[in-house]
Amino acid sequence: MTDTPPYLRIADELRARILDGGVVAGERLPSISELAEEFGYSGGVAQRAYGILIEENLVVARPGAGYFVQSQEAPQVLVRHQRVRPGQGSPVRVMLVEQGMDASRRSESATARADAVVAERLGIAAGEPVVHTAYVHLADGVPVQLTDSWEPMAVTGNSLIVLPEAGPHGGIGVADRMAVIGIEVGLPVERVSARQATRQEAQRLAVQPGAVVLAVERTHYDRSTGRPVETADIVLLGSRWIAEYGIRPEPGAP
Amino acid sequence: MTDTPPYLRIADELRARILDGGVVAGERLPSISELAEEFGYSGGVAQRAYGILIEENLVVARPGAGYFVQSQEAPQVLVRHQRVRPGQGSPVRVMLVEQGMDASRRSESATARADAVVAERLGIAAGEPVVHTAYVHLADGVPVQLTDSWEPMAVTGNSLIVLPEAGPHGGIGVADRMAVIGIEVGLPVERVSARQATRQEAQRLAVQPGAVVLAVERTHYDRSTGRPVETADIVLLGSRWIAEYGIRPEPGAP
DNA sequence: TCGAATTTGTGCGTATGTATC
DNA sequence: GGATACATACGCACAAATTCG
Repeated sequence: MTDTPPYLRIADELRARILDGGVVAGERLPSISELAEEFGYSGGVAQRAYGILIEENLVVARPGAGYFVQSQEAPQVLVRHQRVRPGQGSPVRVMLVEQGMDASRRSESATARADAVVAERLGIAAGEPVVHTAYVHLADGVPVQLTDSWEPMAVTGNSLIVLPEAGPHGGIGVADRMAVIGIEVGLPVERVSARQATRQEAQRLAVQPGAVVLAVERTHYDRSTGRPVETADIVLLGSRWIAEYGIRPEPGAP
Repeated sequence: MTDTPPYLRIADELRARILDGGVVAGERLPSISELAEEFGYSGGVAQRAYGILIEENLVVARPGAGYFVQSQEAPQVLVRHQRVRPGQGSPVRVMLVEQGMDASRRSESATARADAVVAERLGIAAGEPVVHTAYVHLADGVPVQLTDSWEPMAVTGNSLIVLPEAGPHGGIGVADRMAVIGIEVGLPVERVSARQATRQEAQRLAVQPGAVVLAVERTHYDRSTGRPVETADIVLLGSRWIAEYGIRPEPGAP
């Protein structure tokens, strides 16, 4: 009955050593051949055991060097439904600055024609011109979030804010930029899903393909007309981020 | 250069057959031994190819029967920040009923002592008594959502609503039940993360371990005191559900 | 600078167990 | 109950990366 296979027993053994603090973060773990000899199985068994711990984010492998205990940083909470005060920028930025980290981003804008999916989300016809901006948000130089944003040129085309990151009003966030051209946007509608990173996303985030990500589909609406004015795909590493929605009531609040 | 390994070539071949519509949803695909013979490799190769297509949700395996083309249902949007009208029940239930599906659930309640995590979320001391309820939500008999809910007995202990699913006020949802004892709760705070299903969760959801899930940590607060009155862990299958937050402004709204 | 030893990564095969028809 | 089909575990061979003398 209770014949747990060797590779699971080895994984359990190693997990216990790590969680009990027997081995510290960054420390090297036994090599495949050492484990194989210690337990009396072939290398494949030990390797599969390590595979489990890697999936659990407890261990990181460095080819040619060995297996090492992964430093366990608790996932950070990203408050998404807080009204952003003017000039603060995006939720990630707010959070990173709070944590005393260096927040920066790379971006690239280009005009394009809306594909079927984006057109549907923006309430326009497929093929209509949009401005597409691709962001990589960095924390202390490490990529932590991907954002792909689309804005219909029918909304921003004749204004100074056509390009999100350029001009006198560059880089101040969707709400503030829209305010410049007299459009008031409310809190965005966000659709959150969980999936595995695509090959491209994994590369841009510098993680292994197949890593679990939180994918957020965000849309800002013009508050008075109800028309969509911006939509974005946001990709966050699942093991590092938690998205928070809703506001905890204050004791004395109405 | 372009020596893609056999198991990938076979997967590509099968994927093409499926996406081109050569095989219809529900139809049976070649068995492992058939593929092995057709391509001239051992069974393991064909099996690994199928493993890829299963991860992509294109194929489903039925032991003893064969591999079948999975019907592609688009993930459903679960609106979570809509104020639930009294008597409607949980967001999943609302959604399933809208879709004309049969919504049911199994539940099991028990008193327990709060562990450190739950205590932290409920703002009580670890070890204090709570009522723990484990739900499995079913759509047409298929499990679609797991919910583990905890309520401090300090809040509900002396009332008729101690057990969420029993008594005169059983099964009507957190907000309505709390209203019975004079507690008004606002919209819950929800923390959303993406990860892989644990072994237990995979079993309860009847999916393969390692499936990607959306994990929601929900907490209801007493609106007047700000005190947590209920917290829950909600697990949804990532490939089937999208959680929506925020409300799209109406054209004529203030 | 180079090369040998060590270490991880990948692909594939085989034996055995279990579910279905 | 036998045949067929999928699931799991393990082992081996070779490639790629790293380390170190």
